[in-house]
Amino acid sequence: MSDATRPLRRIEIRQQNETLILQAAEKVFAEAGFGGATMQLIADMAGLPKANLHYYFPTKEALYRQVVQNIFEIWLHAAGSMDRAPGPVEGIGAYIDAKMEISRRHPDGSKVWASEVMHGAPVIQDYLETTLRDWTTGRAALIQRWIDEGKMAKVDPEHLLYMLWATTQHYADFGHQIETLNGGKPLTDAQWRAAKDSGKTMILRGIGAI
Amino acid sequence: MSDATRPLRRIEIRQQNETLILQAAEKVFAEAGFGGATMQLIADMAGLPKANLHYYFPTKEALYRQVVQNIFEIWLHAAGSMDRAPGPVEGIGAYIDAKMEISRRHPDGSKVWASEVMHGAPVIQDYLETTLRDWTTGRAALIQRWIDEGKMAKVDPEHLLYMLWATTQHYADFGHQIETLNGGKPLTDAQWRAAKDSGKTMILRGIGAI
DNA sequence: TCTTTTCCTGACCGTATGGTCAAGATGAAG
DNA sequence: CTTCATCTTGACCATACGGTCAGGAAAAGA
Repeated sequence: MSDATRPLRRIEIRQQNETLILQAAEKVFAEAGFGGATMQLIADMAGLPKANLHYYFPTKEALYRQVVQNIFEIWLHAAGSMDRAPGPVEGIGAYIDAKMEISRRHPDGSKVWASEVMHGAPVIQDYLETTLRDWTTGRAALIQRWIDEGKMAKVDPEHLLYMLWATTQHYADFGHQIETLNGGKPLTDAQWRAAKDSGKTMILRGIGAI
Repeated sequence: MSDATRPLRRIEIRQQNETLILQAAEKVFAEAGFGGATMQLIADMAGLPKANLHYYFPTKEALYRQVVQNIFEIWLHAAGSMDRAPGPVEGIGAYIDAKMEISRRHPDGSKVWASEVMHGAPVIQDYLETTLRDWTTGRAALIQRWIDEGKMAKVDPEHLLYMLWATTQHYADFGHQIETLNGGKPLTDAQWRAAKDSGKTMILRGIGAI
């Protein structure tokens, strides 16, 4: 008997359906916002009856919360690229690369995150105040160290971080605008490379690291 | 008889109520998104009965459309600061100043705009394809001229524009995140000045203009 | 095989929402 | 003062939404 026809085991069923629902939810929340998204739409996109969604996720908010948390995980993972770097050229360069890759691979996630923050972070305020704040403080200190070591110009570390976030996430959050200005076509591989290189060059030169 | 007690004239009534409604709508749309906003909430915030909103704006979408168009007007107005500048230092510097000022004075408008674009610009797609595209093409040409004249380094003009938009609008759209990282307090005058200066310095140095 | 636990889902419910309407209030015009 | 156009608003309506539930299907365990 092949794997395709073998009846699914309990754990597999659960995992498969949860993944299916979370993927559909991320897309719908990104396209319509929390208020505009409907459980019915998510259910249709996941190919499951609506009642089944409520079996795995008790409420719309619980589902949304899980989506946002997953995005934050990805975000945090990329954040590690800045460490273990001898200086700003490697560290910030790698961070820009990682964040641009996220913007390209997970544009929906980025939009959900942006939407959540824009609306006052009703769901992940505690993350902002703990994990994100700690991360920011740590990296600001790292940047300050690089400045003290003469590896880059004297800039305000926090505003540099904001610029990094803004510039990289813009390609996901405002992807539709960029696509429209690009003649209605998505950026090609070469254009993504150009975006990445442009950003890296301008920022690294802007902080006096090259 | 004082102005305060004088009965309002027709045109005044209309103008006053429309303004009241639009201001309330901008705030509610920014806080809750189009889908999450309710006419009742906007009405309460404007201090008018809900039915009165439908007298001035036939549908929720018509009201939303007007809000978005008003923002676009402000946006376009600031866009003029880049012209009539002899070079990138003055032109781009003034543009950053103008856009940062918008982020500070009209954060709600910026959020509504961001939300609209993030959701695929269902309402203002035509603006993107006409006015915005023309503006972008024109300014990209201007930047290219500055490059050709040796006034700045050779960078991709479009990606530079994206960086300008991203960096400046970030302070409005992600204002809540920034405020949280700032100890829960809004940026002070001095901090706004520092943000502006940091951004200008990094970008102008990044494009080799200083 | 028999029992137990987990999974599935059509039908249903209360509520909130966008929008309507008709009747009254108020300012403009003659 | 009278007439007309504009403005105001409580009450109402149809719909759509998040969420519930009971009863059946299917897998796990003994």
